[in-house]
Amino acid sequence: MEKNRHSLKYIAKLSGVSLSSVSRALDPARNHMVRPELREKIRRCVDKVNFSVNLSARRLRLNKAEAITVIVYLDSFKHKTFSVEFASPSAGRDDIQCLSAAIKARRYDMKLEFIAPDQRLPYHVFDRNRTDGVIFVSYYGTEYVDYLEKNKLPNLYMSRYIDTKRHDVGLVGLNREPGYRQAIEALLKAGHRRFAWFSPPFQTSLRVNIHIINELFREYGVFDERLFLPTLCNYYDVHGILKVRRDVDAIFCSNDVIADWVVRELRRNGVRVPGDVSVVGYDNDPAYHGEWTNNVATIEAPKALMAETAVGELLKIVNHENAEPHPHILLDTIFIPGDTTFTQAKGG
Amino acid sequence: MEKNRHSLKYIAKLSGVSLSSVSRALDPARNHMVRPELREKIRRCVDKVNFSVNLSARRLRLNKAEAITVIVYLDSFKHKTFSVEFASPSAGRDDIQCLSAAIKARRYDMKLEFIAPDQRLPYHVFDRNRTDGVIFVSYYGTEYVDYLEKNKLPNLYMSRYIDTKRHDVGLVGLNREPGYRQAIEALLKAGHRRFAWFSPPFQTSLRVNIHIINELFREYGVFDERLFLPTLCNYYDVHGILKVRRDVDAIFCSNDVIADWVVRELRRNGVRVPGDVSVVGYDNDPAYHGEWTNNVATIEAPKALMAETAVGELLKIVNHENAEPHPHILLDTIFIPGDTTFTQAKGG
DNA sequence: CTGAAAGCGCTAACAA
DNA sequence: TTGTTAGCGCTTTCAG
Repeated sequence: MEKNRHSLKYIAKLSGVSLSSVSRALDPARNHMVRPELREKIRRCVDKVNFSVNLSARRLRLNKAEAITVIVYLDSFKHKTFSVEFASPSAGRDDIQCLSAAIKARRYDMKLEFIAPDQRLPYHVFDRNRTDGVIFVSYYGTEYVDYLEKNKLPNLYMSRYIDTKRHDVGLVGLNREPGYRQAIEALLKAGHRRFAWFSPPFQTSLRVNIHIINELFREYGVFDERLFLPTLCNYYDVHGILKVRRDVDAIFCSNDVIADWVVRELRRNGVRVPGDVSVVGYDNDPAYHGEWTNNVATIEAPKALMAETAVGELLKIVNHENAEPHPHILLDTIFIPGDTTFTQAKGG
Repeated sequence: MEKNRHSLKYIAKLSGVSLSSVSRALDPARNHMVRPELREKIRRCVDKVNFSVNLSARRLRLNKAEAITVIVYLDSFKHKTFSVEFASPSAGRDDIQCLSAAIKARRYDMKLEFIAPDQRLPYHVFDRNRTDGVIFVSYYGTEYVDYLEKNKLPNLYMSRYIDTKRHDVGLVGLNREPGYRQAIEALLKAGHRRFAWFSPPFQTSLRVNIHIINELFREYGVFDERLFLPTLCNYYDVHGILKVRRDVDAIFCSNDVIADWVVRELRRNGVRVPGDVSVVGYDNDPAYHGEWTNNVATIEAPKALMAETAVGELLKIVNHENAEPHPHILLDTIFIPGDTTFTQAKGG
């Protein structure tokens, strides 16, 4: 008797109703079928014994895994042209964390798979009774897609850096332009005229940002070839550039890490930030915001929203609520003013 | 018919044996009960249709979740005395990845829970039918332990930084001394005599290393108060110290990030590494080893082994194979020579 | 060593 | 709106 505390049957007995009423009362999708008073009574019994449904039984019955597989690509940070001091300290955990939260909110499990550049996943990972769908994170390869499509396993790519033009796969990506546009307009309004761009040399992930900034700078008439510098390989390059250049009043950096270095270097050289120069980063990296940080202004990539969107879209496909098996969704970036610009938030 | 491809029943029919023989043949723990030829026949059918057992059904039947909950503490990197440039680029993902691999190897699921400093987890996370045990990662609090013990949910702390003296909880930790000892002996053998220690100021996680190094330096007669510097707050401190000090021939750093900075600063100042000075880090951080890196010598914390040990010990408790509900296991660190010392590997 | 059958806890179809 | 019941796929007796 006591061993069966944790079952619908036990709760049913406890509250004097039938097993199925309890089942209905506990499922948000079906609890409207139960009279409110009854629901309340059941709820009390459930709380009393701290009951929660047996997911294995539920999933067996529903023939659903209620699990989403998240495949994380193990980028090794080891690029000739990208020193580790420019790598975000939150990189790699942020996405996992946001996806974990989004998946949990849907009452699904997250199955995490890490995959190294040269490694192949075993196919049982994609077994229909182990997972309902797959989200690829910061991964650009398509070697699994054919298999997934053949087995009708819903899948989606989610990345802040993926090429937004690709339509061969489902995609939740980022439209970087709005945030940059807001930032440029805000800085112009604040009187800035000499705009610089700092980033490491071309990389897949950066090409898009560089391209966008290039076009926007030209559109707003602030492009200056001498100040457009996608050449920073490491800290010493930042140091060198800032020692030399004085003819700048607004610096855009390709991420918050670089922006923070720039701010610190400028201040050490007696340049006031934002008094003399404004600095804007990219990513809204938690490590550079809040107490004991420089609170750099930044362009936010809405990571939590991206994760929620990716999970939502995937589950739409899973539950056949979606006509479009390959959604193509781009979320807008937003300019987040910080303590390194004089500008005001422009809403959004 | 075709819809039931993926069941023991189907495989049984396919291979002309009974359902239970298939069940036995597929479970490594029970397949000795099946005649080898039969096993082989079954295996072929299984492979042909890419069958894998329905875990929900298995788990329902076994009344086990076959899941381990991993609770990751969200340390925010935001300490007055610890700049982000000293944070490991792999931090936070390494442990998750190793645990994921170790758990997967046991055919369990990993349930990941992130927990912020001020946040409390809902108790259904610890429900017996959702998880078989809990591993706390880099977490020192004990607010859940009472609840877990009361509900007889096996749990364990795993951390490279946890106080190895605490016996109030199960623990898989690190015995840092062996690696340091190996390193010191190797450097002494190579003729070094003036040993320095570089680290950020006292933090819980560093106190132990500082203490150990202090004692070992004294034991080996290489302690010099002027070279013992647990005062590095950021890159500029490294820069400043190295500009001034010339009377050093071996530098121990509290992690690989700092070691890498030290190596780069020394070389920029014309000091040869390891020619004039040897540098040793700590953590065997993948970001600082291999191609395009400085390949710093380091003290390895055996992360994969720690994860495997933690999972193994936890499952021993889960499966009642263990008399000791609170294991206390410390794994040895190992000195890994790199390109920043002249020493030889000492095996292990 | 192999097979038949019970039953884990749940949801949904059906009956009331 | 509520209750009864079949059966999801599996493991484990128990019988042969």
